[in-house]
Amino acid sequence: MSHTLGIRQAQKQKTRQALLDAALALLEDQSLSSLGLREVTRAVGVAPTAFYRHFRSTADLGVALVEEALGSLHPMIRNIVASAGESDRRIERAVELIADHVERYPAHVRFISRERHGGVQPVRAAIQDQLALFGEEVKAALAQDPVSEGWQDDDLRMLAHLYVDQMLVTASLFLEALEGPEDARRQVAEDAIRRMRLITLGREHWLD
Amino acid sequence: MSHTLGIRQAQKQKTRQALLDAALALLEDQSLSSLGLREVTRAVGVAPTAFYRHFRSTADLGVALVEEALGSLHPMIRNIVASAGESDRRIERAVELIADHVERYPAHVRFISRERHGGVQPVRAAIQDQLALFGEEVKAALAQDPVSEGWQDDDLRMLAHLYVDQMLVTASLFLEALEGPEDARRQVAEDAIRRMRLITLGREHWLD
DNA sequence: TGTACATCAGTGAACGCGCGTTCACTGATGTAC
DNA sequence: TGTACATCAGTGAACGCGCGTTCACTGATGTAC
Repeated sequence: MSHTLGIRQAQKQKTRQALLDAALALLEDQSLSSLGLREVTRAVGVAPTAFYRHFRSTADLGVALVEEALGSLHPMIRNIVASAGESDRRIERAVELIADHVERYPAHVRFISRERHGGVQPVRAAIQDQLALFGEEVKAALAQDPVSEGWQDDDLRMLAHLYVDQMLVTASLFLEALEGPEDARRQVAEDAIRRMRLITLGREHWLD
Repeated sequence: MSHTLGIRQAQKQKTRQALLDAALALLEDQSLSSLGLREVTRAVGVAPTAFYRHFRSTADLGVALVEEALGSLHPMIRNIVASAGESDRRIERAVELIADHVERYPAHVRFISRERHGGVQPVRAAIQDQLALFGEEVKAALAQDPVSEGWQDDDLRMLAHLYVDQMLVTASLFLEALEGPEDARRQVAEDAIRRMRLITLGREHWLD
């Protein structure tokens, strides 16, 4: 008795995903705020009215994209946070993971970076909510670390947010360097590592 | 023989400024990517065609807004960079200056934060260019500081960019807290100070 | 397994509307003498 | 100072076009018996 969803529902899911994919592609060189419903359906090859079977509006579709994009980010954050080893090596590993993620999901990274401060309120709110969750998660992980012994809650929260922020900044810089020469990406990686090292140093001397 | 610009040119400047102001106001809840030319002229009370006497397109107007917005930021950066005194006091002063700037020019801050990664390429490029200049300036100032003795050029550049970035992040957080209670703004200020302290600590131990 | 009915994802025509852009214009301002 | 002509910021009508949304529909899929 396998639960294979039914032909109708499966097809519906497929169309919905096609709409999301098309929208994400169209958002490479515009903001969600100017994305048209007809534009999206045209790209997929369905009637404009089909859009309403899946989303109330492009803003609604945007919120769905937030879940998709930040959903793919979640496992990566867990990976980084859980990774063990000596400090410098951990930093290098984290930056590599970010670079890989940007290379695999450039459109997701662009979408989040663009709409984080974009013109569509519900989407902005959805992103902030997800990032706040990430922050909590990172903070909980930091609290486990012996380095954090004696830290105040506020200070841990600040550090966690700083890490999440750096991750997004770094991803955004990798994205800009994606089209350019390999050298540009190497520069971004080196700079990201430098930033992380400085933050780590500050962390180690916080309680001096 | 005072040079009073002539009635015609003065009036033209006035209309141009009115267009810029109206656009900035309209961009409170949308992205430049979806801003319409007719929308702007309607807000000012001139014919749609008058727009073309001043700008080729809304993207062109956007580039002009970048100059205006980051022009107002420039003196503030100089102030922060030039400010003297003991480290903790300097940080507090810098955060205050940022808070004041956001309170005085909220629309400018929103515009830059939104369009920095927004969907209009020429505007994005103009912002990156200006921020790169800010980075250079901060880097030059840092190089003067005795704390920077023995620092490599790459490391100075990294730190300068980190400072510029933190300034924008902090401004953006103040902006979000603008509508809320005073307590929210105080929290943002405290958090910003914490971040700056951590970065300063990292800076002091960079060469250990 | 077969039949009769219900559901519902996607269709296609139609709507009113605001968009960006063109064009020839007007009339106040500027300039030359 | 006055006159005759040039400039040019802003106008207003007109255009073709694509937009979001409504509506009644179709026909494949699902369900009950």
